[in-house]
Amino acid sequence: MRWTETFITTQRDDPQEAEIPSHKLMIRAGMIRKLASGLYTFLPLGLRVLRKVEAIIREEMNRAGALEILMPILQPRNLWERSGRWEGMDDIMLKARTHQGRELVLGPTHEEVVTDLVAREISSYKQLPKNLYQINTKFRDEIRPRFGVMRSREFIMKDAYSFDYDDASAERSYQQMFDAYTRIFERCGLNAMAVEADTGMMGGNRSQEFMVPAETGEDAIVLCPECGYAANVERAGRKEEPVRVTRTKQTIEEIDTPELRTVEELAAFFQTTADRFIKTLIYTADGEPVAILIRGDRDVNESKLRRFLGVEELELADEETIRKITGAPLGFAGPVGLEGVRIIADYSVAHIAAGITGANRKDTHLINVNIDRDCAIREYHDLAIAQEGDLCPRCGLPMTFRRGIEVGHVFKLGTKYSEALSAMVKDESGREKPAIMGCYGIGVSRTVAAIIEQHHDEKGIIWPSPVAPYQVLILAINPADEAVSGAAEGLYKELTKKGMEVLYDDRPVSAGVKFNDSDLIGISVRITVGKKFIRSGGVEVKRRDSEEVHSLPPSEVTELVEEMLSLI
RNA sequence: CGGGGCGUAGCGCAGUCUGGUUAGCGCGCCUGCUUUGGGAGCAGGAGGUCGGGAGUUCAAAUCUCCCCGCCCCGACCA
Repeated sequence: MRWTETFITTQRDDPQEAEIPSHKLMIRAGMIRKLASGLYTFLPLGLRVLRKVEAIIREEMNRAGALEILMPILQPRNLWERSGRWEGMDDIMLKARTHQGRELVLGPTHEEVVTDLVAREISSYKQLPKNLYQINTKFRDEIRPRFGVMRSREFIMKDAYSFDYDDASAERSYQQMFDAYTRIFERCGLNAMAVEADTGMMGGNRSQEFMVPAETGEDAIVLCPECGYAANVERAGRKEEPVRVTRTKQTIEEIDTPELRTVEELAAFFQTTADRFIKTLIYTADGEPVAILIRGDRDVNESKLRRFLGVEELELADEETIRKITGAPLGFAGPVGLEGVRIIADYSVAHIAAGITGANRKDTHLINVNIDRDCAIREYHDLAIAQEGDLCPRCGLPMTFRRGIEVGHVFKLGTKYSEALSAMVKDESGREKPAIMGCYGIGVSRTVAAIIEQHHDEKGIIWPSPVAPYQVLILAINPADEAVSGAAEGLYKELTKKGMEVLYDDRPVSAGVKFNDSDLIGISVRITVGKKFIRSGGVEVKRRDSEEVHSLPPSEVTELVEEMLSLI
């Protein structure tokens, strides 16, 4: 492709709206343009990369035995009512309505559609296992779209769904997808890692996310450098620290704390630190109130709590409920004498000696509280968000934190959807059983952004060759000079004939502009034809990821470029 | 939804506090000439309902009110 015949508009300045490198570079390199918040057009250069990633995904999915299909984006409301997610996913679903008033959902995901399909078409265990996938646009009404295509309202996703008849087979399907994902991200040049994850709205038994470590990632990953335990912070467990505490012998005292509600305010008032406080939070779990005790310097991990309680709906109780349970307004709840509500304590409170806590009376707190002496706590559990230095739940050594970008997520769904949507198969004995499902997603457009996050420098993108929009860039310094353009044209034709994807920068602009654009769009191999060629007959070949320049006659270029591309 | 910021030419910005000729700068764009190894030079040129509406005023990019859009943090979320 000649630069003058394609549509690559680069920008010199960072766009004002972009914050992270991939977003800035995708705009500057002319890969994407914004239509509105969270909505982007892919321009030719960006689309080429997207297609490369898709091609890798297709190859690996097909190799793993998955079958490509294409499902509708618009889905009937009825299907979502049957799965029970019409309510639960209400806030992220974009909806449409036909002239007749029929309600449709712009698919945020496709479990319902694919399970319904399988329910209709498959009836015997002999037809299983099956794994169906598609690469399609998904719609999610994100509360806050951000970072360009990293989190947008409309995005390209590869989603696969496996159906098996027994646990062993389901486990194999899961493992096959896990392995395929590992290969896909590797081929995209990504250093990705699998971490334990929360199943969230998808439900199911177990899930793992594929994370690309990046400072700009939206997720926090907890890692154990010793045993390799890795988990999303939403999921991460922790081992309790064995701490010896000295109980106070002093008795509980009531202290006036007018209008002091938060731990910070109280810590300042008592001139002490947050870890002396027993924080008492009242939640409503599927309509039932529950009191959670946690040390003042810790936060409740609501995913853990939801999982522990086995409930769907979990939110902090409203003021009225708090008043009813504690007899006090918001900010003065405490475990001493608290009755008529289930109390669950995070392990962190077990160590507090002479603690401070709410007195269940307005403007009053208690001091000298010994949790074992003064409160009747029957349930202790790990309910806290993991923090730097917490101990690994597997090996007990301190864990570290990293940030990451979630590019893929694999789930063991069990029979949640197959039961709801009657995807039943007969086993050998003729009995009907729900199919065992797994689902597997890759954010394709997000993967493109993640690749840039991991592969760029101050000048621009540095594509791994398998996903580069073109493999080779030919840069003619002064194409008006016939010797230069002749040699460049010759190379362009020769390399193209060899099957390489070549972009030929034939623009009549100054050398600096071309060099800078070349670095910006990040094509793996650059061939420069300029006055050195006129002088000495040599052209220059350089990899984007290296400073080394090879000078050689045009006749030797093809071989060197082929060799280089095989290495990048 | 709460907090903060922004909206002036395609892009990046100044001007707004303290109202006052014809709204500026850099880059980009168009024409011509000269240039061509890391964002060229000279000359000429085009391009703006200053996000929108209402108001105050002799006078509004600038002050007031309402609305819209965009970005960041939080809440939330694959």
